[in-house]
Amino acid sequence: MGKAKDQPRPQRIHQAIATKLGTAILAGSYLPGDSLDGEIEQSLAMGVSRTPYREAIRILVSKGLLESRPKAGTHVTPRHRWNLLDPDILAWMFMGQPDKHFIRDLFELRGILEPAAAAFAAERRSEAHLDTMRDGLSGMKEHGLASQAGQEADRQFHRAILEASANEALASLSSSVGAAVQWTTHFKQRASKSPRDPLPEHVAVFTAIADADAEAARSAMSNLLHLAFEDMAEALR
Amino acid sequence: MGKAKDQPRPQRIHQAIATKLGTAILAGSYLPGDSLDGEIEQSLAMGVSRTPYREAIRILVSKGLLESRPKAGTHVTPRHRWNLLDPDILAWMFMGQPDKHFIRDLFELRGILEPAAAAFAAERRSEAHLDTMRDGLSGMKEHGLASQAGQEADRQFHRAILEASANEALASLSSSVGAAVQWTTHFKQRASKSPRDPLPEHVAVFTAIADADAEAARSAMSNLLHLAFEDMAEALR
DNA sequence: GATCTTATATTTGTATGAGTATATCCGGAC
DNA sequence: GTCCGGATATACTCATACAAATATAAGATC
Repeated sequence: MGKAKDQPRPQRIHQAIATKLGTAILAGSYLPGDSLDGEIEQSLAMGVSRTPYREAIRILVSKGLLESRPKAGTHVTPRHRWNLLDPDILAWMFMGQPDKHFIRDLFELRGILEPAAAAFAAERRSEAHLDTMRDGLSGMKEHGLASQAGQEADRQFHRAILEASANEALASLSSSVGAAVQWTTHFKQRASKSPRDPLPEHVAVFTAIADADAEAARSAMSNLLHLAFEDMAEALR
Repeated sequence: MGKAKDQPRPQRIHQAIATKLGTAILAGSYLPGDSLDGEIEQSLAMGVSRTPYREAIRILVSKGLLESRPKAGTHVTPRHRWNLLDPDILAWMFMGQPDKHFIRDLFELRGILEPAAAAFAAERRSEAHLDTMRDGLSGMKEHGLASQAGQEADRQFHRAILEASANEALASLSSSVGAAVQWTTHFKQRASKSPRDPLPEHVAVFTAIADADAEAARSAMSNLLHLAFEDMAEALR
């Protein structure tokens, strides 16, 4: 058990095309209102049959990126209809050059959600949640934030807090928050060779939650985010 | 212009099936881990071809409800992987008997998001946003919250605030918040014949935003939500 | 001349059947 | 008991044909 079996499952065609088109749209290669040409041409151009191409289109439609009607064709929808917090969409965004404004927005959202989540977590967390947080912290300490493993541990810590808030609506935002966390460390690493160690703030949050002190947890998390934002700020402007 | 042409576009088969299966899953007719039987049987049983059935499955997979692999079949995923804030999923939930716990969670999320959004809106709103809010308020006053039109006006008011926060990540949660608003009034109407008029609180929020007073907007919104929660509370337990 | 109605052409949507690829399952070898 | 390998069920892809719907343009009506 615990064997990290990362067999890279062969990507299905429909998934591959959805990813390809999704990243292109989010990168701005297609603008809202633009029209993709017909299924037959597109699928032929990509060397696949219409079946998986159409399935890819359905995926993008279901995430609000496209709309398609007979005779009218398939068009990119206005940006305000995109499900920007959908996990796939965030992942696709992360593949390209992310939009600075949106990262700021996402970070602002973190600033709203996570302190509140930490407060709830302090009141509602179980022992299992605390264990997961501990695992995350030790992972961060062991691997450091320069490594993949360390960043994953960081996300695990934040995810555990959202789950410990015992609120499904909050918890389902964990992947969105995770994406924000990822970008944060990304920019932080890029901005400085020897970035400040963020472990102390994280430990402070954990301690407050373990002590079941809601207000302490809230302000500790606010502090963590404030520091993280400062680390990231210069890269963002 | 302004002609409300609501030609009810004929529902496509794939969309109909996605809705059917989606509502069934959210209603608990299929439990996590359950396996749908094969494409051929299912599509035959529904009297449609495999093409739209498969497209429906793709939609549900893209929202995290299902996963499918050759030989293994198509299974309902564990609930924590569902994109619960996806607009379609919320709509599907609303079609059945909503889960009381989740409504509480959603309302709690509103309590976190909307005061913060109101504060941002007070600092960043444009004249156009204020106009939209005014429209919403007058719509609520004119039609009352018992009518469809009045409830739509209510949602419009709250949506305008999220949009005025000038934060795309927040704005993309407007449909989720809208669903919570909808449920709120739903339960409130059900609980009492002559429910309290919520207009004063709404006006107070609007005034604070129009005055560009962020802290006043935040507390006015908190107050609004507190009152709304009280109205709804008994129906929820 | 403007507006409603009617064709028509284009594009997506659905049907069907064959064939491929992949993961699970099971049996056998070590 | 563990590991390897083939049989098998299942989703996945392909190809083609047909149906439905709708934007556009042509025509009829006022």
